[in-house]
Amino acid sequence: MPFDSQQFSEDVYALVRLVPRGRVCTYGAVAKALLEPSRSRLVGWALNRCPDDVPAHRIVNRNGVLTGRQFFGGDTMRVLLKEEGVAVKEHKVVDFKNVFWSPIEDMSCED
DNA sequence: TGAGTGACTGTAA
DNA sequence: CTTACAGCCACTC
Repeated sequence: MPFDSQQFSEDVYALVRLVPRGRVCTYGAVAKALLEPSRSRLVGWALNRCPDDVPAHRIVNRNGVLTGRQFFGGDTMRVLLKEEGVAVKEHKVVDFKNVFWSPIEDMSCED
């Protein structure tokens, strides 16, 4: 079946909603969890148009940088993470490796 | 129709 | 962790 970017976006939203509070995830981890590791860019593209019920502020790039903060406006993204217990320095997650959450880990019993 | 753009990543050093 | 290079693909003009 052909690749459906619309469906891909829906899958991205569904998976991002699974990210636990106080944790963050990366575009690549999401893409990999959706079995599309090379389409990490589309994850960011999808989150740009995500509905309000998607915790997109929990998604950062591989360096732990809040690259999407400019789309939230002001320091909204940093504040949201802080409220969840994620320390952020300027525009980077503090001890990123420690707060990183892999969706694949949570899928161990899926399917 | 084609060049430019972007909330990116893996690998190597 | 950072920096540099190459690959990636939907969207815009």
